[in-house]
Amino acid sequence: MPKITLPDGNQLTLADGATVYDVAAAIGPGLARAAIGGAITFDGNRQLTDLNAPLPGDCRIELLTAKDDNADSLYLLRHSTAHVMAEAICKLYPDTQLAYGPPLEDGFYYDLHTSHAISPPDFERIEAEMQRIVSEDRKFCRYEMPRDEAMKKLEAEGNRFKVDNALRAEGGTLSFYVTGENRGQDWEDLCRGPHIPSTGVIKAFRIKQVSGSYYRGDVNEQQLQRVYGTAFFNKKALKQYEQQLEEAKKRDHRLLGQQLELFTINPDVGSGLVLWEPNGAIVRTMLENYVKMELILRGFEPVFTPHIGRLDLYRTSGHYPYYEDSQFPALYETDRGRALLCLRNLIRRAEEETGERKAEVAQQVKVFADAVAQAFGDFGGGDALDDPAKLSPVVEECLCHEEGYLLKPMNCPHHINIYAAQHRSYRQLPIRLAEFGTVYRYEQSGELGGMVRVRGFTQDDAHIFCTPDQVQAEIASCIELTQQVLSTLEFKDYRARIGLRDPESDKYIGAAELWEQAEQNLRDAAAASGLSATEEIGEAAFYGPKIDFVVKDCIGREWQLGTVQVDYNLPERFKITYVGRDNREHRPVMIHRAPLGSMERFVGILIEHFAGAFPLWLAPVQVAVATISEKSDEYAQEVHKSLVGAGLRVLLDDGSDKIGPKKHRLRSRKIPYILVVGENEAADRTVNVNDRDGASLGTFPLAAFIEGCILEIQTKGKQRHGALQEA
RNA sequence: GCUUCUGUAGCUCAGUGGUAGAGCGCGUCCUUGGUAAGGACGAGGUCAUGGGUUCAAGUCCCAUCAGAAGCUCCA
Repeated sequence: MPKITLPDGNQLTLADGATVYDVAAAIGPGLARAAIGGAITFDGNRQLTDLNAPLPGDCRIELLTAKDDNADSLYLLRHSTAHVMAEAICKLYPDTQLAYGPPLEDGFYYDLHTSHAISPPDFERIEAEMQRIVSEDRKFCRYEMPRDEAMKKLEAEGNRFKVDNALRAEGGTLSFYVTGENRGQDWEDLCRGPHIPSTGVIKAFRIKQVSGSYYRGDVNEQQLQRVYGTAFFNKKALKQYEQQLEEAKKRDHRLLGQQLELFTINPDVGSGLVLWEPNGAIVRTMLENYVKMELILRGFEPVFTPHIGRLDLYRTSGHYPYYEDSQFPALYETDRGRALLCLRNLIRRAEEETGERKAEVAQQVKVFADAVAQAFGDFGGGDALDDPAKLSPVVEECLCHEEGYLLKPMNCPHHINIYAAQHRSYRQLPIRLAEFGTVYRYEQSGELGGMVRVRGFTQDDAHIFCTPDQVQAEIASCIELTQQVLSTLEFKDYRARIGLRDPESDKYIGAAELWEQAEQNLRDAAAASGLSATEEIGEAAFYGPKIDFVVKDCIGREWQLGTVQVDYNLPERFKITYVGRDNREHRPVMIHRAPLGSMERFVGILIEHFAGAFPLWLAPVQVAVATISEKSDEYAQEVHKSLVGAGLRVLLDDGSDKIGPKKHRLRSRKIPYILVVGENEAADRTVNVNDRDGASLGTFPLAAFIEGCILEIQTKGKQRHGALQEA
């Protein structure tokens, strides 16, 4: 006789074999009709279950009903809708093989393989088929099978994805869900559940998009089609969701960047290379000035370094070997170096090719290698010339000795050399070197996007060189700075992530003990700062763990902005030292940090954050003066001159439009204050102040308005002139 | 890089194999005005680029470049 505890603390005792439904029925017939599933907490584990799932014993139960504001209910609904969509697609495209279809935060997807390339015009057909299944109001029926029997069944069906899924599933039995009561006839899917009671519960759904995805996230695996959709318990909620998406898109920094003339990207210059227009440049300059001031207050020293560096520098740091493919190609100094690089690339192609092509390219390698040896001197190819696989290490080895330059992908090696330029004593530490350093990375073409993922960007970078004792305090100070900057810019909705190394992976350099030390440094500093952060394996940099500050863009994608990274490895690689109190040489610890991350990404996110309506201190144009008619031109020019004289960024609109359209246009440029100036204002030496939302803030003496602006700018919006405050 | 989609005036977008379109913006002139759009006229195009099919291509096919969504990657 299971004893049930409800969320309100009330308890029920039901007969053995009772289900979640029986709990609902025991409470009332209304709830019994409305319930679609349950969340059972048993043995300390909370689990969502089907409505007809038997109770495991004494437990706590939350009943789930068809409500669009309950994440668990939506989870069930969307998981089930994924099944309905899968059935529809299987019917329309009979060679479909399903792989994996989970619910998401705002919908669901199903990964599948079919010979038909599903594209948006197909959505309507699929949705119509789904609607048919929903109208039939078929029950979701679960059945279980012993593992052996189930595996045989799946293997007979010939879907390797489902066989894979089953192999990874735990437990002695596997469960299937039939969409309908006629097992063997109605459509079914291997699934651990749970589901809603029947398809009729789905009141609103939409297929959103389709795209490619690699099976199990592996680039070398088969590429599947991923169909995204969403579902709700009523049509209104779906409509509201779609309207929200539309609204969010209006905040997109690519759209606003163009409308507000903040930045542009032109393929003639290069994709992923941002051209800052004057308006964007003002926002960036103001941000940089602000951060520079904060850095000086915290004991950072500005430095400058060039945009390129010797290849050897990046061989030492490890960046060149690790990230060669995502860097702009190295600038080898000699023809021999360039030739060897071509040869190396040709060898790689030969290794990738298959079949007849492979032999063909191997022959080209041989001819080319011969030519290189004759033209630029023997490189030791010898009898390896016939076999690309044997030639490969020889050429790689030769290339390692060829010198050249690299567009810098990171600032740290340059800063390390500034540190190393002097003999350092422990008395000088910490040394904090800061630079708005521009770096170049050849990001994959499919990754590029607006300002947030680009190939050339400027980091608000700094490197702290300190003793092991100082590490924690320095990290804490970096966290504090990042939080301070985010708070000044009114970011409240961000999360922190501690990125740890993945012990399984071989991409990380250095000794495990140093990694553990560094990871512990970060945890301790985060704890001391009161920063709540999630730990994520595999998110570390190759040289050290880090804390990243992550925010979402207008369509919910997460982007890393600020970062704090602890690094015991690069000091080791560059063999930098300081003399300790004991008069011996010691290895300093490095902290890499950037509170904004990159100016490009940060400003991109900032545009979306403010929807282009920047606070006064950042706004490209802070005040617009608009005349009623030519009669007040002279006074308007006086006003303009006074504002400019007070250091404000001002635009004078004395065009021939009427004040209505004039104001409309200035508002659409998101200028914080629009001053309307006519004959009345000229007579009183006042300005009529309007904000960019269209509200009239009243008429003020010019001097009072200027004073208010200056206060607002100096305090970065924390304080405003009393009269302007009301808005 | 991969899958799918997209590329027409400064911007947003129509365009059925048969002479290149609209709205907004821009320019000139008229209108001298009070808070979301006064009027007239005008300028703007190698239909992303390069091939192909066709009597004929913005439209169909291929390639390249660029953009979008997702996957993968992100020092």
